[in-house]
Amino acid sequence: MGEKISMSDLAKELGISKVSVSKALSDKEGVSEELRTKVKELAMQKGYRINNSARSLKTNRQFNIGILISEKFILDKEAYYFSVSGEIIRKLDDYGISGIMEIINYQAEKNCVPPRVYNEKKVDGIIVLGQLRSEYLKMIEDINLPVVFFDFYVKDSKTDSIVADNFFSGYALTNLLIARGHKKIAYVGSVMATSSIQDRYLGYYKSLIENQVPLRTDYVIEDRDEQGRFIDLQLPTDLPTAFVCNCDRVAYSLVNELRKIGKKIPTDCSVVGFDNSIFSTITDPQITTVDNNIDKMVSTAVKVIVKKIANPQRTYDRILIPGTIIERSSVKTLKI
Amino acid sequence: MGEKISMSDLAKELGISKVSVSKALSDKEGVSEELRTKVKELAMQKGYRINNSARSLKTNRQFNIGILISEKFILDKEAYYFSVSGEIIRKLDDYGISGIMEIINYQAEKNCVPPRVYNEKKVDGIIVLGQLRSEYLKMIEDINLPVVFFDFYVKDSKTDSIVADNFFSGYALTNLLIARGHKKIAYVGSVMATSSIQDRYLGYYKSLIENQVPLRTDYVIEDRDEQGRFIDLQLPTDLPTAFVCNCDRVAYSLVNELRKIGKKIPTDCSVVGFDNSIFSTITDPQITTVDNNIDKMVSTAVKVIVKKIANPQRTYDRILIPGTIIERSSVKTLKI
DNA sequence: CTGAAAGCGCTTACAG
DNA sequence: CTGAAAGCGCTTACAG
Repeated sequence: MGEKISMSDLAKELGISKVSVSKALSDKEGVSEELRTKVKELAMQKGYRINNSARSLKTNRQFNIGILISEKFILDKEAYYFSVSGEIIRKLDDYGISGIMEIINYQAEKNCVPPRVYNEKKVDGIIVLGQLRSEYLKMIEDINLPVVFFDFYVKDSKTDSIVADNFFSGYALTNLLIARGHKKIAYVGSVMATSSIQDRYLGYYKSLIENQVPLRTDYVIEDRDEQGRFIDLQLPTDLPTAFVCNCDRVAYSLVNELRKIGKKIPTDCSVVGFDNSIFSTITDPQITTVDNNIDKMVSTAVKVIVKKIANPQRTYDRILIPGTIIERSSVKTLKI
Repeated sequence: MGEKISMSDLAKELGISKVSVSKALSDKEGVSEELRTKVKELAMQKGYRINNSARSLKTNRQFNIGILISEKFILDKEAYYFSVSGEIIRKLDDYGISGIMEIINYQAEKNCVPPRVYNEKKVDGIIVLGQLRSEYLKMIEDINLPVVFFDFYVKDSKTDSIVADNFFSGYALTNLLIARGHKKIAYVGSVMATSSIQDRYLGYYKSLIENQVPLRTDYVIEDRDEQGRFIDLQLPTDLPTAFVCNCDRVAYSLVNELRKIGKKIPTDCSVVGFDNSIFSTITDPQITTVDNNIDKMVSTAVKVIVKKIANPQRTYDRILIPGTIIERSSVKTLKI
């Protein structure tokens, strides 16, 4: 297994030209089906492997896609974007494409250093997993490569993005609390940190407006600092009966905080989150949350990047993927 | 940014040959330092990017490494090997190498289908993350590419592997329980499933022998089936006072099982695990476990594969990375 | 349907 | 130190 064998070698052995071998193997027209079969059989038998570099040099196609993740999103070993990138890689495989993951560290992000996959022309396109600094994103957009943003979008940008329908999910989730009789509802999340947090918040606010519940500033609770690192939660003195947390991880922290001050879930406080991540099931009781339909998001993102590589002009704008509320046992129905 | 610009273009602009440009940019000797600086400056200014395909075609070096993961290890969104591959990718970057992760699905593993990264000559070497079927591994070993096994090893194989010192850690962890007065100690894990589970078990057994505690067959509890999927745990009727679980995930399940039958941790039963994963900290009380020093394992694996690419003959055998016991609150001291 | 020729953008001896 | 020449293994017009 594994001796060096080229198209020329196959051609020589069959007494034909390497042009025919190339056409046969890449399923291009210009060879008889009979010859094609013969070539493919010999290739198989000899263990021929195409040289991707040689192919790329001619075609300018790498059959690789770059997956960019900011270091700040993978501080946890269980980081959400790790599994997302796994799903992306799996999906890309259906198209004969490999995924090259690249982690953008603080320095590179701050100094807008282009990723290696771009610097060395290793990829045909880029999927950006999660929001990075706007200067960095601007640099990425200036690159003459198809780019898709995943799980966030940027104002005024013409880059296509695939996002969960955070606004609507936030709205639906808050509606659920209100339908259960809650009025004193807080939102936990730093509204300026990411577009997801912000849109979930605005959905929450929409629900309040529609139900004529006034927005209280002390009921919007910061959960992270400017670097995106989680901070201690400051609970309002007038305790809400329900909390909409911008993610399950924070819902988990909140539940622990509430426990510390002797509150029971959902008896004293109801808590809901987003993401349907492990953090929503390891608490007792398990937390009502929103599943973002990652599978759908991933397959859409992959479809879009593949199409953009084939046709770089085409744009898709912002594609919204609807979420699904997963009801569990962290919400109490208040008698009205 | 991003117009096509080649070494020839740079050469023309400077009135020199592309040979000199190549030497200057790749830090090879054969150009004056003065010229080298001039070339590098122009390259920077023009936004020159090397064409990795062209370089590869000549040098047979891809500056890519394949990271292979079996589908069966990434069933969870929080799968351990996702973060490991993230760490590997990060480390490879220090050497100017990109990591191409490839997920081996059941079919491919069963039918021993070589990975795309090999079929298309995209990588200079391969790191296999976690044990696959022996037939598949045999196929991988037959490939004429440097290979490193990560987190497992294969009997009689000459492939280098990086493994946690599971045997010793299992021994040390069981010693700890015995030092705390325990004698009725069970092991939870399917001993035939992976080399890690087996070696941890044997360390456990060594400790029993040394302390003259008889091994009880009803105290060795299966935790997964032949496909590696977790199964329900069958607790022995004569309940042990302590359990050595082959991983934190199973320790977590066990704690839940014990709770269901009304047992308190550590009052009624002590539980210890391996891996220092999220599952060891989300339980209450937190579980005493072994940290495998993943960082050390990863940096070693990367160092080894890089060296093997430079010198394919050299072998490193099995490299053991010692673990560290993390004591938490899941072990009770019995009065003796 | 088949293939000779050119060329993608580098690097590597080799000669000066 | 510098560069002309050859060649890595493909694919793409183009001609027959």
